[in-house]
Amino acid sequence: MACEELFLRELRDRGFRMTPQREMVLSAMHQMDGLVTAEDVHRRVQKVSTSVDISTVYRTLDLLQQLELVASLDTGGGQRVYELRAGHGHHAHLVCRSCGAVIGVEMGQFEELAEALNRRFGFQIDRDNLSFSGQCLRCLPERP
Amino acid sequence: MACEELFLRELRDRGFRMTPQREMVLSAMHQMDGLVTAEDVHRRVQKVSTSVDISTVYRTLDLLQQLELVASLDTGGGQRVYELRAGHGHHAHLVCRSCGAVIGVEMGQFEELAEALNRRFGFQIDRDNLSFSGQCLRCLPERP
DNA sequence: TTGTCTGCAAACTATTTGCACCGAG
DNA sequence: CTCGGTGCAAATAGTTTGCAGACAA
Repeated sequence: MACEELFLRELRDRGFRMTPQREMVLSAMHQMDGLVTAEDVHRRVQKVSTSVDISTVYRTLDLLQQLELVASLDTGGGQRVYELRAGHGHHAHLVCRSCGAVIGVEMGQFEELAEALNRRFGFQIDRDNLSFSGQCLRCLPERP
Repeated sequence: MACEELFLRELRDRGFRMTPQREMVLSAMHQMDGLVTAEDVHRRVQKVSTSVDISTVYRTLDLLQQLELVASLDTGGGQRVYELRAGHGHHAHLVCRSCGAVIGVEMGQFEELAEALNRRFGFQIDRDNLSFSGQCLRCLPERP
């Protein structure tokens, strides 16, 4: 899997080491492929090795973020969610405040906005961490 | 002050009571007028009455949010910030992930985007809770 | 009087950290 | 062999909650 090789190379390049735990975390992310919490990852990893600690999962997810293999997102529910960045490019998230659903949206829609904010305020939006709170179709109050 | 009267009326209408603590919290918000943490409010309130507890401040800020007199925003630093909504209309926040600075931006810029997301995904952005993570001018790495 | 509100203290919860041992390179 | 990584346990920190007494209406 290209992603694992990339991981290994990036690790080596920066003087980090490859360990079974790190492989397991990356593998778990692949198996679940979507938005997951650290606890989700931990549970999945424990199916393979019960002794892996949640703190190791947190440390590894941090590492994967530094290597830009994983992005994370604060959904406001106090619990951060992580997402594999393999393949798919930048995209924003629409987070429903009622049901917690998350809709992924291609960044194209926001490029113009991002540039306008940059021009006017010198502010550079994080394209990897762009999210909007609101309500999805199902949770919107009925229109009379 | 119009805001206090509004507060009192809304409270009564919904069966809540006016208390010195609630007055003090609202007053503190006015005195500081900007983005403040629960602890900021607490400190300010304690200048008037040392015995007021931080849990009361949290409860009151929640209440003020329900009554739409106050909006809150998660800056990602683990600490929520609150803002008086008196007067100023909807606006978005640009949150610098490096220095924590917050820039307020009029919503006008986002109306088009908000409508596009609504049309395409049926998603209704929270106009009171719109924030973007990124980096401000001062924190951007120098361009070579 | 009545039932809401408060202060206090303790609980919560996601995440982080210190440390001694383990094991990848 | 070395020193980065790990599991364990404990600490953190912001926020929330249970409860008995205080007080607004």
